[in-house]
Amino acid sequence: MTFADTPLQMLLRRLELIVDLPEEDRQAVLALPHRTRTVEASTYLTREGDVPTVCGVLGTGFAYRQKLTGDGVRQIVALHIPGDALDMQHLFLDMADHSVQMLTRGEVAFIPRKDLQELINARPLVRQAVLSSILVEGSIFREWVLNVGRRDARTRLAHLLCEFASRMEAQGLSDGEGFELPITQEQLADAVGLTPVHVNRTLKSLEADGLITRNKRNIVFPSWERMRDVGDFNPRYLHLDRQLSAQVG
Amino acid sequence: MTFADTPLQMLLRRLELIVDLPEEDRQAVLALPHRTRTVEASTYLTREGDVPTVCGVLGTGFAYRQKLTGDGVRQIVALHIPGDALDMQHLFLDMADHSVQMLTRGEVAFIPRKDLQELINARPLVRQAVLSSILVEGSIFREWVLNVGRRDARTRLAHLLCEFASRMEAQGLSDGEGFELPITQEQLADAVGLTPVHVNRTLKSLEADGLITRNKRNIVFPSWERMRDVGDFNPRYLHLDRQLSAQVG
DNA sequence: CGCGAGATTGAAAGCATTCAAACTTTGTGG
DNA sequence: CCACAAAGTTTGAATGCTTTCAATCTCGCG
Repeated sequence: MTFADTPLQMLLRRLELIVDLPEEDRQAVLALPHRTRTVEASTYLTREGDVPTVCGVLGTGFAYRQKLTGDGVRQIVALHIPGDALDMQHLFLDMADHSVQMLTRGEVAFIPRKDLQELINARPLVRQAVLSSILVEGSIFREWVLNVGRRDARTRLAHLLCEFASRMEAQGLSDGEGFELPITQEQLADAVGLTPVHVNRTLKSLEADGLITRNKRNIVFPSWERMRDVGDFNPRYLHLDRQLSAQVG
Repeated sequence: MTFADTPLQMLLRRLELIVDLPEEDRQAVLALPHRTRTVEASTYLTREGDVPTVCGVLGTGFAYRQKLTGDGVRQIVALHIPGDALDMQHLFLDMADHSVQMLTRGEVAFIPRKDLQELINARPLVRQAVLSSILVEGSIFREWVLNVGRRDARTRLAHLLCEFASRMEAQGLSDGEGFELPITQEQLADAVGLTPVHVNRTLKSLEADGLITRNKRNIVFPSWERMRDVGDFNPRYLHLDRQLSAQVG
């Protein structure tokens, strides 16, 4: 289905979830200079301290962003799915404040930052779409602060799973029959601010309660409603509904 | 000193920390339609679920953003100081995903969102400055995820204090002799994801170790270096250095 | 078949929370 | 200007969620 699309097509699809673009803008997005590469799992796309020159767009596969404390403890601060722009924050900031790394093998299109800047300068609707997606990402960060700061382990994990499922579905990457979470329990632990051991126990507990079914890295929610409740999940912060009024001001 | 400035002047000062603006752009920022109000402590500027029509800019006083879990537990996700724009995320998102509330009494300029949109559409340099400040805010959120997710109580609190002090200083609101943190310990707890009781104990411990001096809500760091170390604080994520290369692409 | 990464489990320890109560400061009205 | 109420701070003791440490198990792969 979607896997035949190029990264730029995936990006375009994402932008059009936000704003309807006229044909001319669509073409301009697809015409962005770029080179596409297949990168292996755990490849670094950006390292903290780098001076960014390109913005990556994920066509297939998964990636994450991470930060480290001074003594090397890791916190994953974002998970990325196909269609996500990986470096919008580097559009106008001159030093990477965190690292971006591939979770799985995948295809990434690298767009020179200058070309992306020019595109959003030249095309107001594309700009609005890109800006909106940056703002949505900010909203997701805020929810993560809440998740990590104020929810217990079970709720926290369930919330992360709900968010992942919702985003996959919104991007058309889920058949509604569950999804694959291609992540180790250790990485999952780093994403929710827990230890791998406790993530393991919590996952088993969710499974024992019939809230999730696991098969390898594949997760199924027998009842989305129950998961939503257990995970205290309200998708509002994902802003998945179209931003209609924004288009008229 | 700075307290004679209007909110728009404070905003302009902030933007010019990021990008040098030509006189024309400066005038355009100052000419933004707005109304300025003095609002009392704990006044809501935005409530989660609101449809935003204005963007607030803090001229004096302090504010914060908060989210609630389903059972009403609060997490403060951002602290705002004079000069901060409070609602940039509402520029293109049509429903508030969190609340914004005054921490102290203060002056706020409310700018119709439409006028702000027009300004950034019309003026590339202002746009770059606003966009950069949005991206910096995103960077701060990531650091908060790390802070709340991976640092113990003492480090976490010290980190928050360091961040606050740094931002105040960058905006020219600190004399280098310490600063006022006009926040209750309960609010502080909600900002770092701890309980008020534990915040109290941790603060006392920092004080006992000579890392901070407290007098009412006034905080002094006897040694900035020691605080920086204890708080695992590296200001890189604040992107306080000028974004020079961004200006040339 | 054996290695190695990742998952799982058990037991002990610890950091932070919870519950309660006392104390201090601030603001207000008499 | 003092008294009182309300808000905020401080302290103690018990509890508990999560971590830590260690060991075992499982599965994909060379």
